[in-house]
Amino acid sequence: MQLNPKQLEAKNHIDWPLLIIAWAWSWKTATLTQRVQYMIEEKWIHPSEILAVTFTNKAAKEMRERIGKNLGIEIGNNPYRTRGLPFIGTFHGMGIFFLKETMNRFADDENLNIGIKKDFIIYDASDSLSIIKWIAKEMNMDEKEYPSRKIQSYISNAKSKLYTPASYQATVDNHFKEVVADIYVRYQKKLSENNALDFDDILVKTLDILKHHKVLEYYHDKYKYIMIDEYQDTNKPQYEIVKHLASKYKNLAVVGDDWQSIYSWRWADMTNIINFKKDYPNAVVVKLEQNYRSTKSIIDAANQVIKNNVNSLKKELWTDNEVGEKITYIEAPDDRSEAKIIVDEIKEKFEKENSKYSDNLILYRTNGQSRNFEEALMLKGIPYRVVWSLKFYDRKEIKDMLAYLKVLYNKDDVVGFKRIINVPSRKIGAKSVSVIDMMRNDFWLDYLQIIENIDEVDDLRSNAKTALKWFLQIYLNLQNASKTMVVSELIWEIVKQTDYEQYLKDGFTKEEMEAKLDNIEEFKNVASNYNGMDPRESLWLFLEEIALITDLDREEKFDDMVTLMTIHNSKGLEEKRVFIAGCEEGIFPHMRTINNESELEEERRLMYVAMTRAENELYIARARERFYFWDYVRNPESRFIKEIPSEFIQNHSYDSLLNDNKGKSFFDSYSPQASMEAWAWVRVLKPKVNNDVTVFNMGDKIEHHKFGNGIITSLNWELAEIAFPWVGMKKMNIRIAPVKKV
DNA sequence: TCGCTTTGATTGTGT
DNA sequence: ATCAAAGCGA
Repeated sequence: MQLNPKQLEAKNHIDWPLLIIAWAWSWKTATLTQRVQYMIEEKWIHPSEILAVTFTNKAAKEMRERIGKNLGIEIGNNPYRTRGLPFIGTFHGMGIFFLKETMNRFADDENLNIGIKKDFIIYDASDSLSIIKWIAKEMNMDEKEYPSRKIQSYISNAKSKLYTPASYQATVDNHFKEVVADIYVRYQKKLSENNALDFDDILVKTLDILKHHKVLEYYHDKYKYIMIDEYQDTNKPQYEIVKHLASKYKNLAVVGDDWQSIYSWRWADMTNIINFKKDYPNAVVVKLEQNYRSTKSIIDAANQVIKNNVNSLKKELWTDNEVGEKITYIEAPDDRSEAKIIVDEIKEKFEKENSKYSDNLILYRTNGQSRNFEEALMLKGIPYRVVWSLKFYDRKEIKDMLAYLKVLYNKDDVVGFKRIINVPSRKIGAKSVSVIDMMRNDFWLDYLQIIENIDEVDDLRSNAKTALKWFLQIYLNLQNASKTMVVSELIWEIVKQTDYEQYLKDGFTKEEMEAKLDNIEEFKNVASNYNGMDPRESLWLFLEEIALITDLDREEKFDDMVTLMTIHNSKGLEEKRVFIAGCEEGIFPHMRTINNESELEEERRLMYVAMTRAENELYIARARERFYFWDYVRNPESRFIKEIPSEFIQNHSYDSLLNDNKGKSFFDSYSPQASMEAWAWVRVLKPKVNNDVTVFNMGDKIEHHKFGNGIITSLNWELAEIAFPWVGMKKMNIRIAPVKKV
């Protein structure tokens, strides 16, 4: 495509710090891609001298493919080592690559103590949580008083602010932080004993190696041209990494838009982009402020919403495009009809306007909202795909396989050992594990060494020892296999050696078992990307992919399908028709943000991102009532809807459905109880049971699922007073209460 | 001491 | 609904 003057300026500006403010749909990606191509083809810069960092793997992959296509290069299965292509990856992918490379290249330099061995593995959030729970147990801590998740988040925050365990001490100003500081020390010790890095460590350690003069010098000369995308979402370690890498040549181009900063909860700091001019006073600033994608209505409405944010630079996205349709507002009676209305609309457009299914993007705030849509789409036989972030790798069978792979790659991975030592069950219980743990602490041996010498241990009975030897044999067999088999074959070998199929058969229903086997099969398919490599390298690359890439890159069955994802996932995407579902207080903005002004502003930026994903047609939907948290809630309309001036909005004509709900219903008569604290929305109980009231009489014995047995002491049609021996008198509506006669 | 049953928490976004 | 931790029996 032809670039406009601003885009040309961004493209042709190479040898100088450059800040590109690229607003939604300003053809940012095209500009960046052409910029790289221009550097290579016209400026004769060698591709290997260019380093491009993106925020997600999806974006990295897309850019690799686009640039590869433009340059006529086939992309191999190791994305970082494609000849003739720049390094294009995420900060985390780059960090791991640098760390491994540095450990090889500077192996002899004893000044360089990274505190980790070459075969390190990456711990995901749940692994790191396991470690914190492990520590908490050792310290006899009360989970209620010191929730491990909260501790995890504090530690992660500390790392993102570049506090070491030692320097964190100085920031302690309350008891909880004092405890965190203590755990932080132990946590880092365990990580290094397990030869593992968590996500934050990847960045922190990368920065650490760049502080070594020799290493920095090496990377300075290796990557002379640096490009950082989504710069508004960088955190402190990332910011420092960039600063170090660019400090010599300063051929640094950063791209971003503070309005699209939606990751502050991961400690992204958008002042990094706002202060770029201060960091690099001679930087050139290019603003790509023309939107080429959306209609005027959509742009103007999005501008109106984002204007409600106080903490933002005043600016306005504009477009030359036509005014277009108004935004359609769907007010559904409940969450299932919200999905049904949207799916009906998709179907209707498909049939009447010859629109493709793939023109539709359904966005929501939380992953849990996808279910209704999936059901409605399935019911209509419409092909769809859900872009999930975690779901697949969170499954038990996948985690089990992954744990086996991790301990095979890294025998120091105690978290992995603990997970698999008794899966499938080998009658190795908590006692055996704790004995091994003790031995490990006392004698500085690893798990395998202890099990190998288990006969020397007096504290265990002989059947426990037999079980451990059995496990050892399986491990050794697999370890042998891992020397010759690539990772996909190794997965099958694990299933075989552990008799995992039998384990699934015994412990689960037939359907569950088959689903789990299917998942393992799919897992193996992903692994088969690394067939034909050196076995150990294939194992590592697969582990790295699993650790960093969240969504499964699976073969799609259909070409034409509807896409569903969270708004966070949609950044950088576009579609002709976009539906933003669940626009209710408590959902979007999310309940956890409502009492915090800056978090609320981030939610609003999220709304801005969601709205600007749409090209021609934008739908905003809410449900009056929703099944959420395993209960029914009624949330008020999202404030973001109110912030869109009414001239931009047309109502969707589903009045008949709405009228159904307007008659006097249970909900209108029930007095809703406003909840306390942050639960600032209205919550109403909906009958899950519907008892026949006439069967109950005064004096009847009843059973309540929570309160146990009781006696009805008064009864006025539906309203009963019931005496429970343990909890006393309760008033309840006997029609909807979970009670039955006994 | 292990394994099954009950209880209690869990879901906000994701590298 | 689902899963991990705690509770309890063989």
